[in-house]
Amino acid sequence: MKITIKDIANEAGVSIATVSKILNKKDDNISEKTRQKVLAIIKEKNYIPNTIARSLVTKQTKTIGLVIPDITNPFFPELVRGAEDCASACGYNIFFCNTDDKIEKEEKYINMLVEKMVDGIIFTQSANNNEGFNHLSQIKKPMVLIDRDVDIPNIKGKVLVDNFNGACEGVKYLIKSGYKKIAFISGPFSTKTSLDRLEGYKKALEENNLLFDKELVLEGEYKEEWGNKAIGILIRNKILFDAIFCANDIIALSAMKSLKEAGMRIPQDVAVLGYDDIYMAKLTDPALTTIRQPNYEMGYEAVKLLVEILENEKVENTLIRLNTELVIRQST
Amino acid sequence: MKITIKDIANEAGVSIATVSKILNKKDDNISEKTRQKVLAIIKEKNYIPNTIARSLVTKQTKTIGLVIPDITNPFFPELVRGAEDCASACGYNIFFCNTDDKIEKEEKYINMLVEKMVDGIIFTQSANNNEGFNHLSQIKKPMVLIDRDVDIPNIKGKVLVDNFNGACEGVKYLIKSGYKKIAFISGPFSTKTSLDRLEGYKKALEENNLLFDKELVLEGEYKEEWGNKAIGILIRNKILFDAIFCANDIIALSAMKSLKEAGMRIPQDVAVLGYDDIYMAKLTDPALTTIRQPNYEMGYEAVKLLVEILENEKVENTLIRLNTELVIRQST
DNA sequence: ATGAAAGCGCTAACAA
DNA sequence: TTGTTAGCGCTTTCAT
Repeated sequence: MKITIKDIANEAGVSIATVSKILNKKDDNISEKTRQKVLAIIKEKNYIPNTIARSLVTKQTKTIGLVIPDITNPFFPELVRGAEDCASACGYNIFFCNTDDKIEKEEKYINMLVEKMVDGIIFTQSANNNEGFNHLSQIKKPMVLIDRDVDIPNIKGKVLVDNFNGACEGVKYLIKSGYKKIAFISGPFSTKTSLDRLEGYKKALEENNLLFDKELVLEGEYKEEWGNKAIGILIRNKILFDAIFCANDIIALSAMKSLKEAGMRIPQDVAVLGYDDIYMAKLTDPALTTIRQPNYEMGYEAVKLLVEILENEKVENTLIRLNTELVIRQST
Repeated sequence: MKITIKDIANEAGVSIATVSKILNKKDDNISEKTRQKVLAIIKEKNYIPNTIARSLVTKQTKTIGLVIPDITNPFFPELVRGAEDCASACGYNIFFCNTDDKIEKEEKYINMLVEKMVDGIIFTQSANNNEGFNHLSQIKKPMVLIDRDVDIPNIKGKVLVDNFNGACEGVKYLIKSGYKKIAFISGPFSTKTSLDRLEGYKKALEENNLLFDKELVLEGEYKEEWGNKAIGILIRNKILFDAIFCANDIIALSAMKSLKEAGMRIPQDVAVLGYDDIYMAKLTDPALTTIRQPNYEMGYEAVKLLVEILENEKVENTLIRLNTELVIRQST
């Protein structure tokens, strides 16, 4: 049988109110003697307070929902880890949800989260849908957006990455290393992320007086297969290039594979620059030069921000923009 | 202001009991007319029941704790994804925890989970500690163990992988392909997992009348660096080998890197066999032959089993052993 | 310094 | 067929 605050009170010969006060450190005017006695009994009986009951009255669950597309995508584990670490440090627990970029799933999970009375939600918007936010707009829970920038009405904060400068810096490095015909194997232009990187790419060319050639820009998906396909297109269309800048590391890896299969040497014949710096980037052959996204920090900062919003109203509508870092390895 | 069951009852001109019954589909003897009316109002008011309040009385939260070492380790995302998918399908939510193989963290999280009143816990035991289960033994929540086999008193079920046969099959394949001096770059022998694989390795040798040479077995950690180190040891000690069987894919990748740096060609000079089949295995160069662990299924089956235990007492003490699958690629 | 009591939103036995 | 009521375990106000 589960032991409750009442059992403790009985055992100690005090009221449950007293026990509750001690439990919540609102024990300014509780005699040290009873405090010690109660504490001792709590320990002895191995009493664990029932958070559910507490939540019912305090209206907060110390729980936050984390909604991402897919933990299986190497981009997310670090982010999730960062979020979890911060949550744990702040005394929060995390409900974890994968939406697969599907609106129905988003909707279902958001509902579940609201039912479970989470205090707030961390949300990574699906890549696809820039329309149907109706379901999201209705939610009154504080939300902070992460990684992908979209305009949803009731957002309380955003944690984004400076994709423009990240891409720009990376491409500049490529140029400085002597590469001139740099292909950009991009993600979908329906995302701000891809658009920003494209701008960064253009800026780098411009600053170095290189002409922007739209043949060198290929729009695709943030998926492994796209790297392979893109190289196919480039080669088939006999487009000349001496370097490729990939929208993420998975694409870069699969592109590297295709490049090798086509008999090109990396980085002698063509340089490869990735984006993200996933775990595997350092283990590839050659090790991948890439623009590191601070994924762990992103997750961490997002819940930090959310907790701040939750615990002291003021900080609403904050935008945190994190910087990338160029990690130079052997593929360039 | 949050809208409650009372508001619905008022609006509909019925009692809260009636609304509750309809909500819980215990509406056998509620007239279709009131049912419709109430349902309509629920919809109109966009009423979302408060699960917290419900849990307080029903004593179940429809919530499961998932405790793993580290989501950042490529082994876990698929497992977590499987767990989450099944949970979601069964109407459960998942609290997600990373312990970093640290006992204190395990303890802290388990406590948090109990406080949050999870219905059950899915647990991957830390690699290191075969001692201090005191904290775990005290927990009365149903627990199912996953991946790593240890004997903890109050476990209600286990989902494991058949490491013996997995390793055996893999090594046999290596032998059949003509490799004779197969090094085993193992994980720590403090884990049953590693021990089982070692036995499988031995069995395969034996069945093919090859002598077991303990110089070819190196015990280390399930960490990337170990692959690199192990190759170093092998080479430094001038131990001859024409194939390596690695305890997991990360080790295999880092070993492949070292091998190449030492000027050996894969698979001509030395074959590399991994274990796990992580996402990246197919993207390496050459693509890695590996023994696929059914990680997704493992996670999925674990929560399925837990839910069964939770919802109909009978199935206690079940052991589910999943099979591996040899995935042949270009590294052998 | 301590306790009585109301109430959080809901379910479930029992009454009507 | 529907409603009344007693909790679930806790916090918090207000007395004492």
